[in-house]
Amino acid sequence: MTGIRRLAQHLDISIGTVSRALNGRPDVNEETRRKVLEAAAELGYVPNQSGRSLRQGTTNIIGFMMQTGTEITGQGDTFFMSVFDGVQTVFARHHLDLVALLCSSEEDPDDYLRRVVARGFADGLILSATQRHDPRFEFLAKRKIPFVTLGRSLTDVGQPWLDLDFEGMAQTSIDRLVAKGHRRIAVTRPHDDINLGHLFVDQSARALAAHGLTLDPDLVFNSKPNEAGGYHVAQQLLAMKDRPTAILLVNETIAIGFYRGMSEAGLKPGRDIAIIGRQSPQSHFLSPSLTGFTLSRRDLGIALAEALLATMPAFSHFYPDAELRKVWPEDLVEGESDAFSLPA
Amino acid sequence: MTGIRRLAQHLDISIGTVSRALNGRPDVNEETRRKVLEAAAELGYVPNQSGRSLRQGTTNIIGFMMQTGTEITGQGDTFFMSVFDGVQTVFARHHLDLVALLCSSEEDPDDYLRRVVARGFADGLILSATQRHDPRFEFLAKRKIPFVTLGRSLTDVGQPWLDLDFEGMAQTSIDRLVAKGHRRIAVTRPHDDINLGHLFVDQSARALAAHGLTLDPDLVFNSKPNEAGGYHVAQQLLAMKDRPTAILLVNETIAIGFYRGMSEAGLKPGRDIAIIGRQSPQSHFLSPSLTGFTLSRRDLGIALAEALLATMPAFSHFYPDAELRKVWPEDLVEGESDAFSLPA
DNA sequence: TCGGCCACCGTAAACGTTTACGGAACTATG
DNA sequence: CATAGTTCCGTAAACGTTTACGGTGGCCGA
Repeated sequence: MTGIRRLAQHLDISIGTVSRALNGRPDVNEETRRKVLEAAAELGYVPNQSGRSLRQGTTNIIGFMMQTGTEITGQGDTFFMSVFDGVQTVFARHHLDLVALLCSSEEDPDDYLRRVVARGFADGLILSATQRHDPRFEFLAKRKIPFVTLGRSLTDVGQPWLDLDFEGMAQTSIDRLVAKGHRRIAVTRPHDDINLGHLFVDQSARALAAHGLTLDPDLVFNSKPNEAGGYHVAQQLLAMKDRPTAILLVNETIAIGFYRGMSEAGLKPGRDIAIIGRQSPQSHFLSPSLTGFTLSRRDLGIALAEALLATMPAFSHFYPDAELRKVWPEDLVEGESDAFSLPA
Repeated sequence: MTGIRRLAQHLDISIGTVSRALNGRPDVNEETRRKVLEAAAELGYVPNQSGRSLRQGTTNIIGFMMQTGTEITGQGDTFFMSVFDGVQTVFARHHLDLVALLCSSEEDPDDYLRRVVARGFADGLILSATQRHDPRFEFLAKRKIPFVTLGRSLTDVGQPWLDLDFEGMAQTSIDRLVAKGHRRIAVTRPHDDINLGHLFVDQSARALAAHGLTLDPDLVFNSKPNEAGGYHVAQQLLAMKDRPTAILLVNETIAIGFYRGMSEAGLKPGRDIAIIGRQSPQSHFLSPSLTGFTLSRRDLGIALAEALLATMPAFSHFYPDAELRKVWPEDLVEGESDAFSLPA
């Protein structure tokens, strides 16, 4: 005798009543409910998830899909860990288990997702590293699996998304640098088809245009989002005969490599080249200090979780006015890396 | 009509036979098996995991438990991601799904594990951030849940473990520094009860003793395993009146903060203080280059997976001679951070 | 011809839940 | 008192698998 049946026998009650009592159904006497909960605690009863899943076709699991290769996510910093932390706190309130689905760099993300879905693994999904055109969106929409994405995409199936304000960052950065007299400004973008690269570069071009300037195609650098990528960009950039006077770094970690590349060439950020990047725990240990954008990763995670739950029928009533689509604001922390101005 | 029943009806065969055919049982005609597999592929049939789990009490999931707080795991680098990658490749061969269980920094790891186990979440577990005395071991052993740990512990319930060679690193480092004339050598250790700290510090003391030296308790620094921790250690160390001439850094990321702390004080690694640490993708961008230990994280992950499977009855025959307990060797990469020698 | 063995397959019972349905006891209403 | 309504509870059928068990037919040897 196991599980709920044992509990029922111990109480001399039917298993149906026990189940109703545990699940908070209204049609059970409060006195019996108390007894059931008490006995459950005493016997250490915990419902079998397989049985429950089988019956109601739901797993109580939410998956957060990330890529393990540093190539894509730039996990040289703790960005995703912090976001995950925020997501977790929300789901914990609803007894939903959050797991990280780490797609190996060797495996195709689409295939990986297909496997996960086929297994009926999760009730909902959080996707990151969204591409400009992302087949995963349509796949999930077709299967009617609730999901939310960290990052926009041209593919739009009506799902909620949250995203960093790459366009705002580009705009602010360009305005700031132009005001200091810079004319030749370089930008970086991820080496693959991650959507944020397009947003960032396109807006940079528009912002420059508003000042009567153009974005030189030679000054758009594809960079892997890690230290090595930044180092490589520095090498390319410093070898140019008509070197730019400023650069925007779209990712947290590449600044570290870029600094290294400059110092090896005897150059100093904020004196020889102006740099605007993104803050991270690591970047605090750069010298000269990095001028860069920052945001609360944990709050972002919380908002992600709420947006997802808002689209799941069983939970939507908890979050009637969750923000389903939001560009997350960023603050600029002024450092020394873009300190100098150019003579007029 | 859904699932296996639909498949059976489509083939005009009983569901029992279909199940046997799919699961590779011997008592089914090869011709019918072929037909079944064919039809399954055609109809896109994939077995329902809940049904299967309910019946055989197994989930086909392996959980890799990590802590999300940078406090413990020092996730400023990609160490765990790389290990995870290695683990994943092994499990994929057996159609086991690997998920990362990220315990929030707010939650007690023991409680978290209890929840995971109570839910019957996984068939096996991989534990990291093992403590000197780790209650999780006994808990899992009592429940007879197969697990393997990345890291030793004084708590020993017979489970397999793999670990980095902290004692070897301490020994090698001390010998190397003493040979260069250093007498006052500092060491770092995690700020909490992670076991590796004890292994590292104790062996450092023994190695020093072999040279007729003693480890000054004032030179043992507790450090959070991240950049800020390293920075803090530097501040403390540099403020001492009888400053050490060398230091061992047990973690990958703290070197970055330590370098920063030194440079702010106008000091240079490898000239004013000798440093031996651990290599990571980030540390390649330190200047002067870091002398440190390195290992193949991916291979470590592979070995972890094999050790776990070797203890699971259903898979053990695949890995008859897996290494169940192993101290993983590390290579020393010579850099400039411990370049100088002291006058005799 | 008959008994025994083997290869293959169908039947049905489990696994642990949830929940639709109906019934019993009680209360309120006329 | 009869009736309707309410509150609570028990019964049993699902959910989709796996697998023990038994049965059927064919083959072989005596």
